Amino acid sequence: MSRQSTRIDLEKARRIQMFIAKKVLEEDDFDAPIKYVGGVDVAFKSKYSIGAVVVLDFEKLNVLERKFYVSEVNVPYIPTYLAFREIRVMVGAIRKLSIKPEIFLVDAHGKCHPRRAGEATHLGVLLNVPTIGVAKSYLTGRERADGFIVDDNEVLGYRLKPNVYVSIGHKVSLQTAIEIVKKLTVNEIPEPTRQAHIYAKEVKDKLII
DNA sequence: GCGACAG
DNA sequence: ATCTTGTCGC
Repeated sequence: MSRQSTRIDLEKARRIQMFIAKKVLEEDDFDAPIKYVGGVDVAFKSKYSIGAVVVLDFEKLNVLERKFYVSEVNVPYIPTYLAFREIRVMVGAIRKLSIKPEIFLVDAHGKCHPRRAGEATHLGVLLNVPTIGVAKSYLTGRERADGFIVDDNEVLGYRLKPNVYVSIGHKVSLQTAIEIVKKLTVNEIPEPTRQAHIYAKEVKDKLII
């Protein structure tokens, strides 16, 4: 017997996200000054997902280490439940790192999520590491004239550029997260996630399936 | 019921 | 995200 997708229990997944959201620490809790920063992304090829993580020197922005982890995926993409499809390979790749970054930038929203538990937050709470969500498009909330994304009188994130949405993941304040992302930006997309994306595609293209 | 919807 | 050819521009 075969199945293309294992449908997840959305009710259960929603409860997990609500639990994750309660665990989030919205204050800076990492060693400063930051020396190493991680970037995380995921690519797909046929029925496999490739988690990729890179570690950059926070000041020089050069890549110091790169790791990947491949796994079969059966979970479909369902808006607001992205983490249940991608987080496994993200964790797999991060566990292979020898350098431990003070903080990670994740290619997805964090708190800027209907239940305040986007993938960046999910990953941070799960691994108990500081994370920042860096998404490339809109998911939820209303954009104020000053660029902040709000919902129910709560600030969820900030639109730094047309295609760069910043929100906290875990163990960092939004203000600090924005400062960090700005400092890591030389191109349109901040270096950590940009490099992670490049590496994910590199691995994907070399992958023989 | 309708529209919106990260990667 | 992935599938894809040619095409525009620095």
